[in-house]
Amino acid sequence: MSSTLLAVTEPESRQDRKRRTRQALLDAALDLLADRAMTGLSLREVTRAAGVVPTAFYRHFASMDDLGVALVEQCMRTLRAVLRRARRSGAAMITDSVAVLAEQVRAAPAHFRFLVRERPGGIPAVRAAIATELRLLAAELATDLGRLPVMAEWETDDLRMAADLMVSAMLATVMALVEAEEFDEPEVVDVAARQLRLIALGIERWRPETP
Amino acid sequence: MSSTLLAVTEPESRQDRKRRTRQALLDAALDLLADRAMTGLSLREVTRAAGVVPTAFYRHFASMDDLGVALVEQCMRTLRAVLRRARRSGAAMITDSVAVLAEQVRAAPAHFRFLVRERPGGIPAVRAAIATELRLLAAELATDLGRLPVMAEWETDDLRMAADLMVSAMLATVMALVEAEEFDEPEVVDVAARQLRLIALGIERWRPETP
DNA sequence: TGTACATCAGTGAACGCGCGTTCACTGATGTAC
DNA sequence: TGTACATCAGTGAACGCGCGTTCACTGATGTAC
Repeated sequence: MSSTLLAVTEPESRQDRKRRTRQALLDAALDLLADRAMTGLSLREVTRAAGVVPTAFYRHFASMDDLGVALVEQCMRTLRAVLRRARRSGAAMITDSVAVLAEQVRAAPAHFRFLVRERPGGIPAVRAAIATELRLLAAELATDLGRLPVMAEWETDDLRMAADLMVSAMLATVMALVEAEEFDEPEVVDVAARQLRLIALGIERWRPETP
Repeated sequence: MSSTLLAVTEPESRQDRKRRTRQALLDAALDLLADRAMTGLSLREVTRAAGVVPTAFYRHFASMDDLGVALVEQCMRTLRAVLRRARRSGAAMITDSVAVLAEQVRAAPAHFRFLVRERPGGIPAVRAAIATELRLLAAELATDLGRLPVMAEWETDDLRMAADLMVSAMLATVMALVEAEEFDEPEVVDVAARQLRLIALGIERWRPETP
């Protein structure tokens, strides 16, 4: 509601409009990627779905690859939110962490599907962007793990190794969740939680190898 | 060498020729997939690379999707060879298992790249075929694990869970190996071996949860 | 506040290209007698 | 063994289509005075 009596719509600046169109292109692309990989997506399809003319695309992105990299940033923000939320709810609670993950995947499946599908996908720039982001995520997780009492004495190297394993397991779970029918989601969540528990048991017993 | 004195080349049956062309199409496709995903591969490119006219394609496959499914079978044969070889060299030796994996990936990188790239990829039929094959592979591995003394008393369900985790870790390793430059392959192998060791420690400690 | 000019997000026509698929065909291989 | 016919892997021309990208443009928004 505006503070004036007259229902005057706020004038939208040119910059605002441009931002909206850009987002419409990103949203349209993500929508179309529900059943396709980026390689099979055409510039014209995206602009058609976004409601602009093909040439307008170039006002926002240099190429489809460029749009792909922008999508990586957007989707990684969603994935990082999982870690942040899980951390806040207490990282020790494995069941809760997996529940948070499942909940976020359910809330924005397109974001997660994009990441797992394009991670090994056919577009080098997108693949590289996702790899970089996941490396950062794993490094962050390694730092978190190092703060746990049980891992306080671990070598940086081993923290990283454990974090990588957990990220691999998480991504496999995301893939399963994204493909899963609604009714077998609980099974996927249960398996993922037991896998994390198995890893946690391994961590408790871990002693660095003597060289 | 022929047993006759004259160097008569064996006449090739029509069936043999057909089989050769079919294999040429599969090989050409796999070659082109070095830097592309299946979605971005055209029928005409494949026939061009295989040295036949586009329409000849239809003598062998109903569609590119169909060729994709055939590639899954071929590449999975290579992956199953890893398990068979690792089993033969003694499954308990984690370091050996990872070495076998790395060796096979080095020997036929295109096969492994295809599997990890198309597993979450954009072609439903191919995705489904890979999912089915990997499910079989994990089931087989679960059976193997159940024969180990340390896991003899495990529930089927937990065996499956552990096998799934190991397959996830293996596929993540394959992805890393396929992307890795030659000089950092040892690092990837080392990390993978430590991850398996971590999982093995977890297995030793595992007790089924009380419901 | 009013005017003149600059900017620039989005338009619409046009281009050349590679695509998947159709069709009627060729000619070597295979089979029946 | 020889002949007549059937099969069928691979050919080559043709089609209509959607593609990415170019270009000159329009007209609303923004800026300078």
